[in-house]
Amino acid sequence: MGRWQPGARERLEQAALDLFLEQGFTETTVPQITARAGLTTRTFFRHFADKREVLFAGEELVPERVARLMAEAPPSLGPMELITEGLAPNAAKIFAGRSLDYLLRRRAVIDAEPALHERELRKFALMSKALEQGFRDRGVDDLTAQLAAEIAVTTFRIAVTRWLNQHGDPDLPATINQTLAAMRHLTNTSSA
Amino acid sequence: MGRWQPGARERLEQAALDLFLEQGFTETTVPQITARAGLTTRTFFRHFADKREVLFAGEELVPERVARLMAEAPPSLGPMELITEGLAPNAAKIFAGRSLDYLLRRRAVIDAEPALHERELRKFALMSKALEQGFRDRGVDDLTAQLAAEIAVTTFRIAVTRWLNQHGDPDLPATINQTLAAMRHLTNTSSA
DNA sequence: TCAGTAATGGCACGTCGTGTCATCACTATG
DNA sequence: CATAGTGATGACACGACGTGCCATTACTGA
Repeated sequence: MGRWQPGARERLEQAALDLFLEQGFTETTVPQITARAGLTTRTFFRHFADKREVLFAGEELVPERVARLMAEAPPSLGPMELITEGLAPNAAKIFAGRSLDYLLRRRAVIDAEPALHERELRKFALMSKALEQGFRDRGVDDLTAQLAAEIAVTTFRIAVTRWLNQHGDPDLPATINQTLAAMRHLTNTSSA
Repeated sequence: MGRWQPGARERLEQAALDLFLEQGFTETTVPQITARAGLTTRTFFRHFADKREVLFAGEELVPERVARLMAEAPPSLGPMELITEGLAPNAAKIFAGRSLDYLLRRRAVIDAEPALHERELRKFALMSKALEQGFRDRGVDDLTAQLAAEIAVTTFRIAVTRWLNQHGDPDLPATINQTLAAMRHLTNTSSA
């Protein structure tokens, strides 16, 4: 691998996040980001497919990690059991290497820009697809696999939001288990 | 209101959908759409915020309709009861005036273009926000309101997908109730 | 020393989306 | 019938986004 100044990708991510916080996502141009990172515009688009993607780098390898974790789980576990037992202890791995401060700053930027929220929803959708395939590989029927995947991702997403809103006060696994408990309570209330 | 050739918005929607099917979303330019509709490029962006929005017009008034329906429901119903009893009979109203053929063609275009999938996810997120507020207005606590809203939207989304995949064979309310039954069965399986 | 590879720089280009002003069609009022 | 007002459209310029293409630079291995 060739080397100029190492860490071009990381410099671009840092410069972009800072500028987005300083002056907003729309008001920040790609040339501004690359200038701060000491690179050129063309290089930015070699590292990230588009301007939004600079905040979601590395998430493309989440699906395979999800698939591996699900394949390693005991085959006896049903889909809801797998979520209850596996979600909390493994969820934090997604944010490995990302500080709470970084996550909070990133959250502020995404919440301020609908276009970034769109991209985030797509990332969750990809995660859901990976979970769905994992459930199917465990012998779960299509509809149940899809529902279980959506429930897992929804629980994860809501728990992360609440966790960040509380500045990480109860840790993420605890928040996930609280959210799961509320989900069980809600869906177990009798109907009509 | 001034009038030239009436139905400019509808002509643009029709021309856009046709062109997206013929040559793809990315390959279709806005000038091509407006030329087929007998208008100019600038006029397109007066009717739709961006190129994607031409496939999602009119959905911005869904939230208020959702809020009204939820306010009219008996206050005694809990959130899960409201979903079970209210989702199926009211869900079809969202597609009022849209033929099954239109929905299928629209589905094909969206499925072929990730950028359009992103926009669709955002629309569902807005629907979820409206449902969440509706639950809170009925006295439901924040977390439960959020979970119930997500469950309702997820069920609706999965049911619509299945319904369209079967070319509308069982009608939408029946498909929704089947999906809801599967959801209840999944979440009621004991854990650990 | 020289060839090969990988990341970057530089440039042209099409498309998107917006700001601005002029123009056209219709309406209301006298 | 005349005239002013209103709302939709046309026309143009412009900045930003994102891509294709080729040259250049730095590192690697023979």
